[in-house]
Amino acid sequence: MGRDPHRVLDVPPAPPTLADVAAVAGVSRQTVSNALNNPALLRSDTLERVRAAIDQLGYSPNRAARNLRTRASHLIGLRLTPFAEGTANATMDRFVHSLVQASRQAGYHVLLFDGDDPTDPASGYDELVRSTAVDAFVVTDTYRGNPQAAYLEDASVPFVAFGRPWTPAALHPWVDVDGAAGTAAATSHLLDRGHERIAWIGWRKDSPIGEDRRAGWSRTLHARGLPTTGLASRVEDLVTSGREAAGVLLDEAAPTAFVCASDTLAMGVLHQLAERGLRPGHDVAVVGFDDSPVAQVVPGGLTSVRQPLEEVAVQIVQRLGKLIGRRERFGSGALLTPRLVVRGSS
Amino acid sequence: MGRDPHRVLDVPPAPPTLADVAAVAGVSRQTVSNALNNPALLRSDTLERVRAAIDQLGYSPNRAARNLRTRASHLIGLRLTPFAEGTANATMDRFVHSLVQASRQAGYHVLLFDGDDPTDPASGYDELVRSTAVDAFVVTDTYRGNPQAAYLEDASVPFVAFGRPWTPAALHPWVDVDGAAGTAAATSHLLDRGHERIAWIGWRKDSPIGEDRRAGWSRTLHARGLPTTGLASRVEDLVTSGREAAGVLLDEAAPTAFVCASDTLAMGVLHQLAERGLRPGHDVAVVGFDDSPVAQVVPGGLTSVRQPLEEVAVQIVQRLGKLIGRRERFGSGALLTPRLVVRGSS
DNA sequence: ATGAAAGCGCTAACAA
DNA sequence: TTGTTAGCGCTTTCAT
Repeated sequence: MGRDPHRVLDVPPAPPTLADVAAVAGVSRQTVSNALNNPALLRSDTLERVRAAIDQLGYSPNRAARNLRTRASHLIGLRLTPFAEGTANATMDRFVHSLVQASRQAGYHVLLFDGDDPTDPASGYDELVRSTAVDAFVVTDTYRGNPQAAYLEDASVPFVAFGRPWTPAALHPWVDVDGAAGTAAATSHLLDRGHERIAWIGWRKDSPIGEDRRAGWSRTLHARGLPTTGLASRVEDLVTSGREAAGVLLDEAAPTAFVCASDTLAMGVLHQLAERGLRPGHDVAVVGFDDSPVAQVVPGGLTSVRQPLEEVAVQIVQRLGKLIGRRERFGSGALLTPRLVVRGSS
Repeated sequence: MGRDPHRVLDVPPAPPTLADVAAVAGVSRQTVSNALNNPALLRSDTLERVRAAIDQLGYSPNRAARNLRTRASHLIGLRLTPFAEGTANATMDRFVHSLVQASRQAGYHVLLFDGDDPTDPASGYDELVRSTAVDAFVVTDTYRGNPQAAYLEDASVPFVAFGRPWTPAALHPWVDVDGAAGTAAATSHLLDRGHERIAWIGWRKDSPIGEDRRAGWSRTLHARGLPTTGLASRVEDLVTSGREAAGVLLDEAAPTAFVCASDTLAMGVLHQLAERGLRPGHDVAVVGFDDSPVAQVVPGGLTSVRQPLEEVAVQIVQRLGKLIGRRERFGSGALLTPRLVVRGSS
């Protein structure tokens, strides 16, 4: 099996410590520490010797000890939002991937958690903060006017929001995607294709994200002197809601195209079209939002607005670095522009 | 703003320590420690006093210190597999959610990482092991005959695999889903619907998972004395591959139904049917695997085999607990049964 | 440029 | 039942 014979006793070998390395290199523990954290301080031949010893022993500094001493964990906390079945469900997965990657490059790992009590903003965060388990958080659902951000700001816990602040008074750093620019691009694209009656299916008014995305649609139509009245619908983010809304709009306003606040709603429109024997992209155009796997693999393809989540993650980690390193209390915002991915539905 | 006036100087308050609690409760530090870890040792009134002090100060034990002392991190490492665009992409996201939840209930958090070098099995794992950053790993892609598991077993690092061992000699604990049972259920379902020529679209022969799933299909057909010859295809896990395979099979073998190794391939079949004006569920039946969001929201709905990922996570965490707590080197396996979710495509 | 001493906050072992 | 002592492995003074 190629198993190291020294391990046959099932006693997991204690990993080498700084002292072990020091002994091998013939220097003091402190010099090894400096070789790791302040290599400039060492004479080059000493540094060389220490590095050889480190390689030879396969030494990595013990995290717990380093964390205790430096009061930092090099961990970034991310609370998972509940998994929603029956939706296109796109953003979180891609974002998590992007964040893990961006974090690694900055020397951080991502600690995932969830709240046992979703109604309590502090749930989950609380214990991690008090036990100094993470250096900072990424908060992803600020758009709900959510109390997490308020709680964290109040507790002086470093965090960066994915999403614009819910109130002008909030001063934390944030990164967000310009939803209005996305739906504006979608609407322009449809106008270019010759559509003039373009409907909107979005979320209820209490969703700032929904209102942002809707604004791009209405703004673009108004700029061309085209009507929006009677062409908009606000519903829950469910396939059936999108389906029903599309049905009502088709009956009452005869749109030739739909722009939707999510791929989930857009799939609802596709359902409605299928029921009526209308062909997406030929009889009626449809654009979704998020470029979910669903949009990518549905027959014909669903045109969709794709958020630059990789870039979002990079910018978030940048801000995290400033917050943690220089102990800055406040930070800047960044609004990134999404991109329209055109497929068969338009 | 409701901000605590004591914090206006921007000096984040140092969290209370064991000593602080001890002082407030009028006991020694050790007694506080016992109140936390061995409450049975304390007289009930002392315990009461200590708990009151803990609540009053909002104390949580410092993780780094506890980790250093106990040589445990209460962290479970999970390496993210690269995000595959253009596929149904279902399992990982749901599994991560389930694992986070199951872990929390066992007092663990999930640390996410990715390898900077995907070709190196140790990449990412290596440093986490040596720095004792995690107590154990969950390895998710053992089916590739993957070297991670071999590396970890060789290094005596505790881990549980989601997936059966790649070799009989492997003795690590594992949890897996009985893919053959899933495709057998799918095939039986199609037989019940009156289909007799049922085709298979799966992965290349070097994928044990693919072969497992394929076995359920062929076994079920053979049991009914029905043919499989010329009805099977092995391709890449891509929508276009599924589409092409379905085209060839329809032309050459005239199946009335398809069972697929993934929702991605099943979507490919739906593409092919759409191109030919065939209606899924009426003219030709299709069953996918994974019950991805795509299967749930595609117009008409895609019948699919759903893995019990919540249960997988629970069982994995159970085994993790044994491994970590009692330092057992080896563990048991568990094979869970998936469930067929019937939708419009069949 | 290198080394010695101290201590981060906690818990295991032992003493009282 | 409670308190005392020691030390986990590291980095931050400070001295050399």
